Amino acid sequence: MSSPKERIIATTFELFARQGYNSTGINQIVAEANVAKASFYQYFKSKEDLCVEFLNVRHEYWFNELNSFVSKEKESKSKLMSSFDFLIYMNQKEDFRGCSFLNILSEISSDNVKILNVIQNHKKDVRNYFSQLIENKDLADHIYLLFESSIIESQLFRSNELIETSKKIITQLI
Amino acid sequence: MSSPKERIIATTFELFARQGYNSTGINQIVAEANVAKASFYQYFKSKEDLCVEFLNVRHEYWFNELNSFVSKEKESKSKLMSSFDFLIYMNQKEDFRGCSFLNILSEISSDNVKILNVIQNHKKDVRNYFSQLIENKDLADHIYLLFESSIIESQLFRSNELIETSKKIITQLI
Amino acid sequence: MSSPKERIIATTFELFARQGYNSTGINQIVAEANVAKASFYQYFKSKEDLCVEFLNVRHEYWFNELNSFVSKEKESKSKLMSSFDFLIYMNQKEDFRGCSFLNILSEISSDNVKILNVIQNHKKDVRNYFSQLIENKDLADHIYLLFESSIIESQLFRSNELIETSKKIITQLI
Amino acid sequence: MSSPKERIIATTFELFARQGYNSTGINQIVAEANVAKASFYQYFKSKEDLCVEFLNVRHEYWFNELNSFVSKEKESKSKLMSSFDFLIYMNQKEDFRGCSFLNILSEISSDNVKILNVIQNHKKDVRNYFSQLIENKDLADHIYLLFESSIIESQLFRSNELIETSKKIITQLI
DNA sequence: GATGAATGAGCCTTCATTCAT
DNA sequence: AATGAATGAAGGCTCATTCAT
Repeated sequence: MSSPKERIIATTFELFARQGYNSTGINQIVAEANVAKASFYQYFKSKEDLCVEFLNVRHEYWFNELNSFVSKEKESKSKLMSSFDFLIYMNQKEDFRGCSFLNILSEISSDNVKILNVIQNHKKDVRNYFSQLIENKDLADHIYLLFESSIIESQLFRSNELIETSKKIITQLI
Repeated sequence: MSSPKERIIATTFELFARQGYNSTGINQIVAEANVAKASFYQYFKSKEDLCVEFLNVRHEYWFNELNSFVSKEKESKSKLMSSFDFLIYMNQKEDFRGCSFLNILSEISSDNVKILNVIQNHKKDVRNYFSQLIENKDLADHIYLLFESSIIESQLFRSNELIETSKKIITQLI
Repeated sequence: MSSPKERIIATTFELFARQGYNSTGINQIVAEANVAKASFYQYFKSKEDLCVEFLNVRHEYWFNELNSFVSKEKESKSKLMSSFDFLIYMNQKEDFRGCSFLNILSEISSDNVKILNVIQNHKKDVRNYFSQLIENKDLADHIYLLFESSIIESQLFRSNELIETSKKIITQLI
Repeated sequence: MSSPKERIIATTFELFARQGYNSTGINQIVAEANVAKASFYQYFKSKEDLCVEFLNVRHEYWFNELNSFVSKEKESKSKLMSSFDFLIYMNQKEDFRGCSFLNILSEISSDNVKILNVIQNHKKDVRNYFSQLIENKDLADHIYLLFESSIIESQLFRSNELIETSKKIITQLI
């Protein structure tokens, strides 16, 4: 069996993404990870710390999935469109739970700089991702903005409709 | 002095918007509203019910503020641009706390239909708002999507930068 | 429609018998009786007072039902046996909820003389009931004791088995 | 000093027997047991669970006391009579609080199978107890029924009169 | 390195009752 | 005669965290 820390992270990865940050208690995590309460606090100073770790793991996971998904395409423009299909793919896979980063953003207090930074860095990377696909910086930001709203609107309406709308818009833009 | 119910709603209006749903306890609400706990439950069946009431009040407040803000403009296109300036105005007024509806969306479980419906209806109205300003339906949705990401990105980065970006984009679109 | 007091009593009659004393709140009573809270306290000084009223009403109801049930029989011995069939009849009618008096006895604190007296008087009347059917005082008490245990044992096991056992015993006694 | 769990059980043992189930709050238990609220819930999933534990402890205690009490007698018939004296002994010791199992039976809702089972099993054991003392099964049940009513009637009237009556009856039966 | 035991503060909700009109 | 509004106290339960070993 894996180490306690690994089991904590694996369990947290699943629970935070599915239930959210505040709705997931340390009790549930240590119970499902089969780890002693005190062991948890040996690896994570606080729940906040665990959250940072979660976001880091999620960051890596998310970009891996994204890159893997769009790697089927060769051209930049195809990769771009495929990025929006990736959202549809994720919505199906995770039942329209939206973006873990934005969800946690809504759950923390605005002076929680530690977590805020991690979320900001993730989104900066997303923005960069589009900048690398598209030469025109303004266009890249434009698409980034459509990407972001695609995520939250599909979460809100539990539907991919506005992702498709975004795809249509982008087809005309590029 | 005002009635207990009014005080509860006023206090909730402030606290839910500032601290979020889960981070605001009934205890804090009744304490700051100077109301007995049991009085609270005479007016609201549950915290969930209070949330619905809050969202309704917030809905009305938000659209009133928006309409009042853009009423300075006469032309549709000016009203449109002014809507984005409204976001800047609100960010300053509320310290970049973002959209109460989207924030609460992130806090509830996805099977909470009661609250989900209220949030969806609010956003449908926002979408409608742009549909009434712009004849071209596709363009209206396009702008709605930019509006939504403008809200969350400015919340995330505590900056109006991407609102300005959106404004620039829209200037070119219309 | 009937008067508030009547509605309170009717509702209480149903709820106390079905749910028990402690599990039935004043709130539920006034809600189901469609009576204002303050109206309730105009007729009943306290929940305890209502309990006394309930027990009195129940007393009358129970003896009426019993006498009506056994009135089919003419002979004393037949009435006696029929009294135990009455328990079977009531168990079916009220789903083995047992004796309201003994149930409430278990719910009150032992220094609650007011309610205790009402319960004692009811049971004295039951004991008298058998004394009037049977000349032999000792035998009457004997049967009273079997009657009492018949009630609680059938409540406990949700079965009439021990009532039938009692009947068999009594057949041999008389 | 003893462990929290032991203190909880000891306190509960006293309070449930004395005040009853519904009238004893978790708050009072943890206060008198000098235990943190959360500690309580580490050992007992719910108040219902504590009730089951209480009934189990009480079951063991009660039979131990009974067997110890009647062990002074050698003959079955003497043990039988002594069992009724045990009730008198307990009434004095516990101030006519009656049977914890029957008292709790009156406090729970009839669909509470978990607790109901424990109560039923206790009483089955009591019934068995008499079956082992008396060969004649019907007579054993007869005495069991007198035993049960002896308990509740002495609780109700705060008097051992009907226990003595039962003893007299039994003397004639055996 | 790993743990089980213990905690104080707080969660949402309901209780029986009294007030002013 | 009847009411709607308001309440303090308590209900059962869960939170993230720390302690001693």
